[in-house]
Order: sequence, then structure tokens, then C-alpha cells
Amino acid sequence: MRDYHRSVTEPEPVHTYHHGDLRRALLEAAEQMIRESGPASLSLREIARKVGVSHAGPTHHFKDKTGLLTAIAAEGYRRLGESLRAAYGSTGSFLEVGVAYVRFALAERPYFEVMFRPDMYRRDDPEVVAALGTVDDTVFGAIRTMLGPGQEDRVQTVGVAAWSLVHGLAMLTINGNLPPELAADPEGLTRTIGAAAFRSPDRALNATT
Amino acid sequence: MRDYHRSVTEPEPVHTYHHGDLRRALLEAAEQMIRESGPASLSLREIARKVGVSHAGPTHHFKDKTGLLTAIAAEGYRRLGESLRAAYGSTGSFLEVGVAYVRFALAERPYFEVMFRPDMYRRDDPEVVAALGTVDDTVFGAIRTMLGPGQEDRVQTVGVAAWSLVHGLAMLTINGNLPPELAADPEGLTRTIGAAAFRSPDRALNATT
DNA sequence: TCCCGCATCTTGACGTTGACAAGATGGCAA
DNA sequence: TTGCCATCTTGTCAACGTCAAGATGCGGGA
Repeated sequence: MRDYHRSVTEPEPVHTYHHGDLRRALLEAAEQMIRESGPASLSLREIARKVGVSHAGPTHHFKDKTGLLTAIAAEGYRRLGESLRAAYGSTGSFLEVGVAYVRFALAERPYFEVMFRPDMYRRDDPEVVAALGTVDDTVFGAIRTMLGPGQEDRVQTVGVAAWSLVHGLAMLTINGNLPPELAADPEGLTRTIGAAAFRSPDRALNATT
Repeated sequence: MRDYHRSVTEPEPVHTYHHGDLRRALLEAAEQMIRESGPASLSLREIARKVGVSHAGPTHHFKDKTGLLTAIAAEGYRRLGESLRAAYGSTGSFLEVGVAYVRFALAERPYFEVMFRPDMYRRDDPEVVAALGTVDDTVFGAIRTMLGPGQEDRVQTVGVAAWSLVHGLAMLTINGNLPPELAADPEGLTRTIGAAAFRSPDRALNATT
């Protein structure tokens, strides 16, 4: 009852309080429970039970249930930002940023699901806002580079188009709306569709008509 | 306490039971409440209160809270099917089907939000399955016509691409993820992006380079 | 016209939940 | 050693979803 789910690879818990790094343990338990049964049925008390702490234990770290979900959303946006940055950094391909987006949605599904349920957390939370800003910067930076100079007026539109495409694909895959043979290889599907919707990888959208 | 929110244009309530057409009244109240504060915070007892019925009133019509949401999802898919069919029928344009999809998502937002939260209702419900099948038939029928003969192997991919695009756009708009100047005219945005991603309205996706 | 069956709704109760207040615990700085 | 305060516990409350059992009253058969 003193050392919870501390990951072995975790270096330092910053502080070992009365019962270990409770905040992290709660977040990990929440992530696992969301992965198993979705964010809708999440219960604070069940999280506390699973971690071995009293039912009001979480209150001090996240004041609300909303507070816990806000922390999860913020962490999700941070991880998404890292994933996209890593994908762009290692490939230089804008298409691969989209693939990384879909990959993140499926691999880190608990975070992704919470992130896009804005009625479940506080979107104006500073950490959320900051992490979201970082994601935007990464994506639009990549788009600017891809389009080249003198295309500033198209950056926003292209960005929204690309975001819509991969976000929709991720959502439909997660929600089980796609035929199984396509849902089996989401990354391949993303490349196929992305390359088809864009003239070629890392080139601009087609001109209208 | 005997005649609830019966719409004046409604022809016949099929049966005027003890307290009117309760089932319809409950669904309408639920829709309104979801529109005001999202589906996450929906409360069966509050719906019952609003309609003026006891807290267990809904039980007989929808056995569960899940049952009520299932009914909403089914109705949503039916309305979506009608909207898409009407759009295609009146314009013959596949792009306009996409525009209708986004328009539906925003105008009938309560339905749309429930429909794509599969952990909140029973997706294997017969009514849901039937209504969903109708939507699929409409969309893929339109795609087949658009692509012309001999393109059967591309129908699925093109369908998923188009669906992803408009679904993502609808979701991002609803969730407030788009910059305000773009979110102000969702239908125009859909036409711009749709026409850009596709070679031209009602033509195939670009071939991959 | 009466009456009875059954769909419809109510009443009451139970276990669970999120939230709050107040108290216990124990590490750490002085 | 002492006292502070972050941390966690205990106790309580209203609200919720669900179930069981009872009341209500419409409509068909006599």
C-alpha cells in the first residue's frame, strides 16, 4: 500500500509522498480504464479503488472529475505534438505527419477520445491551450514549408483540409464505421487516401476545377 | 398534465395514452437538452421532470438510458439518410451530398453527436443497423454513379476518403477546433475543400502520382 | 352499459456516483 | 524536537440509473 504502479523506467517521481506518486498512478489507471471501456463510463471512485486509495483521494490532485479529464487531454495534446514532430522530423514528409496522426489516434486512443470530447474537460485550461498551440505550430509550419513562399493565403485551407481528412479517418476507424478490410490497415489507408486527395505527397492540394 | 409537446403539424399520435405521446415527448426533450449541454451530462430523471412525468416514466418506453440514446441514434441515421438523399436528388452533385452531411451535423447536432459516440448506445440495434444501411446505400450509390462503370474497386476507397473529409470537417467544426473565420461558413468551407481534394465536383479522386 | 385486461405511468427503494467538509497522517524545514 | 502543511481518509449528502410492485384508466368483449 505504499508503492503503486510506478513504471520501472520512470526516473524520479519528483516527490515520494505519503503513498507514492499518486497523481501519476491515477492518470495511468484512468488511461487503462478508458482504453477498456471508453471515457463515458469512467468513475473516479473506481479509479481510486484500483489504485488502492480512498474514494476522495483524487480530489486533492484533480479537484474534479473534469479536472482529471483535463489533465488527460493536456497530456494527450503534448504526446500528439511529440508524435507529429517526430514524424515530420524523421521523414520530412507532410503525408507522414498525417499518418502519424492516425497512428496516434489508434495507439493512444484513450487520450485521443478525451481530447475531442470538449464537453468532458476544460478546454480553456492553460496546459491544454499551450499543448494545443504547439500542435498547431508544428502542423502549420510543415504546411508552410510544403507549400513554399507566396502561398500564405492557402495555408489555412490546406491545413483544415488535411486535418479534416486524417481526423475523420481516425474517428471513423475508432468508431468502427469502416468496412473491416479497410480498417485492418489504417496507416496504409491513410497513405492511399492522403496521396489521392493531394496531388502527390508533399505537394499542394489541387486547384479547384 | 395530459397533453405534452405535441407538434401542431403532427397528424396523429397513433395512440393518445394516459398522458399523451410520451415517447415522442421524451425524445424531443432529450434532443433539446443535448443541444444545450451535450450528450455527456444527459440525465433521464431530468428529462422526465421536464416532460412532467415521474422519474421512472421513461423506463417503459426505453428500458435503459442506453435505450433512449439508441432511439436517438436510429432517428439520427434516418434523418441523415433523408438529408443526403434529398441533396443528391435535387442537385445530382456528389459534392453537395458532402455539403449536406456537414449541414446535417451542425443543424441536427444532438443527433450527430450521439450517432458517433458508439459507447453510448447499442449499435447492433435493428433500427440503427437498418438506418445505417440506408445511408451507406445512398452514399455508395452516388459514388458508383459518379465514378462510372469499371471502377468498382475504387468505390470503397473513394467513399472512405469523402466520408473522412466531411466527417472530420464536421467534427472539428462542432468541437470548436477551427479558426473562427473558417468556422463561420462551414458549407462554403466544405465546397472549397471538397472541390480542392477532388479533381472537380463529381469527378474522381486524383490518381496517385 | 358494464367490466376486465393490459399498456401505461407512479411510488418506493437500493446501490453507486461526484462533491464537499472535517479530521488524521506523516515528511520536512526550522 | 516541533510545528506546519501537503497529502490522504472518513463521513455525509444529493442526484442518478435501475428495478420491483402498485395504481390508473383506455378500449374491447360481454
